Amino acid sequence: MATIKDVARQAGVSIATVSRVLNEPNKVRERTRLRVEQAMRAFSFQRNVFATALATNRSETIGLVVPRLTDVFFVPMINQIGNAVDARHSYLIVTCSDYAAQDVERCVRFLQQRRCDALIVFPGAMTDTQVAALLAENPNVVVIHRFVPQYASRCVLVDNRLGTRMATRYLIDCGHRDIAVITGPSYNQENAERLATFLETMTEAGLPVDPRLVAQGDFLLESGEQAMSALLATGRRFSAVFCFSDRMAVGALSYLRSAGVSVPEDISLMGFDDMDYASLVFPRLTTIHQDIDELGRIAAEIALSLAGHEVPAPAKTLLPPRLVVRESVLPIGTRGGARVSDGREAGARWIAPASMPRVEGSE
Amino acid sequence: MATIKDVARQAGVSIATVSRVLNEPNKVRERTRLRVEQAMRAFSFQRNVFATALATNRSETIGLVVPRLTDVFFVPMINQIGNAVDARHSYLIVTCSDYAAQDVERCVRFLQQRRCDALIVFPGAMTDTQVAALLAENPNVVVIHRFVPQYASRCVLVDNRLGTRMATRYLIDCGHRDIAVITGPSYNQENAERLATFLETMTEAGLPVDPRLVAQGDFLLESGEQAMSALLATGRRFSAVFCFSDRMAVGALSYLRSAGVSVPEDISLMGFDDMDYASLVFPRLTTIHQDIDELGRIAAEIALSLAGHEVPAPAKTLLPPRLVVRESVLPIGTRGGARVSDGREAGARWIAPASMPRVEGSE
DNA sequence: CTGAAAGCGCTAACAG
DNA sequence: CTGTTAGCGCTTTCAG
Repeated sequence: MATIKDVARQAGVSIATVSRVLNEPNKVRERTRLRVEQAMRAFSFQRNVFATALATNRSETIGLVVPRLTDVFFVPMINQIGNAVDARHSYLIVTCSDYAAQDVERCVRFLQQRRCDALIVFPGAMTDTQVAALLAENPNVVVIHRFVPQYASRCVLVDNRLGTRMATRYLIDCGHRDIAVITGPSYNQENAERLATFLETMTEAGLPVDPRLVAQGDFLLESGEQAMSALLATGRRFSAVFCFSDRMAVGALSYLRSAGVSVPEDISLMGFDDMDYASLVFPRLTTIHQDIDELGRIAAEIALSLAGHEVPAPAKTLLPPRLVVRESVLPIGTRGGARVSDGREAGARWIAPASMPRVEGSE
Repeated sequence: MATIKDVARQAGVSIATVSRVLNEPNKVRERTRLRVEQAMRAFSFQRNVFATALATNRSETIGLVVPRLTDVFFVPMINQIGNAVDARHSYLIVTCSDYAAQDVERCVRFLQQRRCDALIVFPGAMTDTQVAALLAENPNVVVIHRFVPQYASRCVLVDNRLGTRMATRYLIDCGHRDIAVITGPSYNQENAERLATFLETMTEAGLPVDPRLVAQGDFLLESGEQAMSALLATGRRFSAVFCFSDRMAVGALSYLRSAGVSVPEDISLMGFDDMDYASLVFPRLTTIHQDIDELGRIAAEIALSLAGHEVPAPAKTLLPPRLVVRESVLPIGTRGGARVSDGREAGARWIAPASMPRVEGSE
């Protein structure tokens, strides 16, 4: 592969001149520039990025850490960040870390080692304290889906509490009083916020939550099936289930279908996230929409500005969620026939069958 | 950030020795090695990858080119490749190219510029000739989902023709005779193969295909809705539709639902790909499974061996597809009532409604 | 087993 | 406007 030396010789100039036409072409006389460019073409010259990075100690690269690549949740975000970075002629390196704090930290190290100009990290299971430390030690890091007051300008997230409140209120406003919930994993901070806000909102409405109606999942589809099975097994009646992720809602839906319980006639189902497939399943999922694209765009802008690019400051870093009403939640008493749930036979009817059918193809 | 110079001074050795403990630790006396390692820890030394790459002209990096990041089709593959590359202590850089040949080529250039040790590329809309040229010019490239005889060992793909044949035969064996098809975009080579094989298989079975029953889509969901609408609008009767992608099948399904046509009772639907959501929709999709994970794994192995790693040679690079029978295809005559399609009223009944409802949330 | 020294390809003062 | 030159941090002979 040709180097600037070859090009310089060919064009009859010094390597400094070649470097100039590469970096500040207007500082070189047009005639020589043309000559150099022609020589470059002749050799189909490609600048060695490692040499450049070594000399400048910059890489024109933004690093991204996500815990899971197969998660449909991250994909649109990655895409959005990629576009934004691309538009500034920078490059994106994506690493996939898993959820544990040390895995995330390993990825951060890896990216810093590659001299990324800035990093965007999704902190997985890191505690708030760990995230704060991360932000303190790495001034070029922006964090997604977590809020650390001291570094507010480097945190971008959607308003998790507000979203939870909207969903809960909607269920209550639809007349539901016995609302079950399928949560995410306990180590997850967002999940903790959601659960707290859910309980809070219920309490405000004078609706105490029966502990039997709180089932834990891990945000993934299969855990939704299992949790729903557990919920039915308690025998405690409920008319609606609030799932803290669409994936778990789909799992729950699948379980209910196999158990002969119809949604939303027998049980209403509320999701969270508004993934692509929320509108593909039947019935289509009523859920909380999070503007993941916007999230990615804003995170990328902050990162690019940290990297020294001239980028307009983002208007806000706390995005509003949106309630998307589709078909999986029904106001209570709306169902066609006489079988408006009175809760008596419910416990008996919703016993889980002995063998729980699995949905194939799920993660 | 500390350099080997700092470490060397601290440990009282030369930089060459430090370099050795980094690369061939067994060639240095244990005592000095220990001293050096301690110095490294003291500075929390991180080797500068750019300097290394510049000196060695290797990057320990595998590059990947996919046309679209948001496509659920590529995600598991990326993940799989990432794991394989990781296991060999190499790194993966993913670029997203779009489908046009020149976009793919731009990405290849980008990655070669980063001195990737090997590349895995999904050639999008490139012609077979272009792919052949790509393979000829870049001996470190492996290609996914395309076959070039001269470079067979660098092509990994699932048997597209066989998959198509299996799907078509299954529909025929179920008694369907009037089978419509929703194809992918015409520039796509795989699509061309599928269409040819479909027609071939039909002809072999003595079932001529009415041109009105061939509708073109682009593999994405919305095109499935549109194509299905077009199909119904022809007035030509058919009992089954073979969609060349699951996404289009889901789109078709959604359209049929809104048009009051039930699947599979009125029309059977066959997909292709077996995406995650094939088993999430209702009815669950009967489709052709492609082992994308395996595809990714094998591609990664070939790439790694091209990159000079010791990797077991993959057993085969042409993977077998698998027919997954679920619920969206029904043997003809199986439906409950008397309304076994006789084709008379069909044309009238399946007229598309004036306003075509859209599925939200799709790309 | 260890050190000296010459690069790898490019950038960035500094002179001219 | 252009050329000279000294690095950037690491690898890799070649001596010792």
